Amino acid sequence: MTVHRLIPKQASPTMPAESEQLYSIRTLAAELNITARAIRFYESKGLIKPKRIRSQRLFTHADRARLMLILRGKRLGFSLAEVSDYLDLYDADPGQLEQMRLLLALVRDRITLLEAQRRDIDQTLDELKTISNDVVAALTRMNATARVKPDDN
Amino acid sequence: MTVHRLIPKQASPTMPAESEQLYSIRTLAAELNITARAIRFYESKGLIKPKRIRSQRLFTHADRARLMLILRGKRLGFSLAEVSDYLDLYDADPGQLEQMRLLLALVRDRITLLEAQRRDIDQTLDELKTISNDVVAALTRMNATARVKPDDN
DNA sequence: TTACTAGTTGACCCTAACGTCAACTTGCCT
DNA sequence: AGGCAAGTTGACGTTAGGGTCAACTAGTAA
Repeated sequence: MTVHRLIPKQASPTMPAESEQLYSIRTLAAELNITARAIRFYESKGLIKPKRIRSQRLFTHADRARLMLILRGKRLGFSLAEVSDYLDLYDADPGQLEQMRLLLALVRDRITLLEAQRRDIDQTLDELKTISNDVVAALTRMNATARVKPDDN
Repeated sequence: MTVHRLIPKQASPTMPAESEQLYSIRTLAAELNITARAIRFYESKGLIKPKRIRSQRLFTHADRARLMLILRGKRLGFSLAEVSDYLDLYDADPGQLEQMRLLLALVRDRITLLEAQRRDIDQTLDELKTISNDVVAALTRMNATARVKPDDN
């Protein structure tokens, strides 16, 4: 159906230019380096809710941004369920007082967790750089025929 | 069999005190907050190779340290296979030149990867702290009966 | 009209990382 | 001798996160 033909790419005069860009599933998948299947899977899990036009998904900027958050969450080792909770933090309804308190607690938990993870990373980086330095030292000590560059770690 | 009875806890006069501490599988599991099953699983995957005494596993300091590396790797979102590669970096034989070059490349890749992950985390932390601040602001604005502490993020 | 290209929903398949028995051995305690 | 606690292997189950068809629909191009 080639969605981008049905939907004009240029801005309509009545809408702000920002909300114009719509993506087909393949396009978006390609842009984000994932498969269409993955996107459908995330939708089936309720992580995104793209618009439909006659059964076909249409992705907006917001959907794209949300997907990027999902992918970052995954890169950080979170499960989709955790990412889902995380996304809820973003669009929590600021209506109820109790809900806000809960939200705050969740956000703070998550912050604590990520800070711990950051420490893990820093520690690992230190170790790896030590190894790297040792290896470089060993290599130069071998003063082999081909040279290694002992520049950056 | 209660291993810690078979093996005396106090230092033998012939051995350095460092290598004395031996752990049974349950003990170690409890200490590391994982299950014995997990440890056996890691062994089955070749990530650790504890000594055996009549079919029973005995874990040394080194095994324990290795396990901690495994767990940290997992916390950082690496698969066991990746962690396995990672562990190889630690005890790579510094004999062959080509092996060393390879090792160096691997280490550098891993460093690049972790630095990217660190940036992901920092960005996420920024966002979460923004949310946190917004929520705190909203809560104080509501000047509810119960007070929230807008101290740390 | 025919053919092609994108898209859709199921259904089933697959790997990783363990959990959960089950059946069996072994040392320790009484 | 009997029983418990802790260990072992092996088999099977489970959940997450998709991959891989299969069968079908709907525009579009020739």
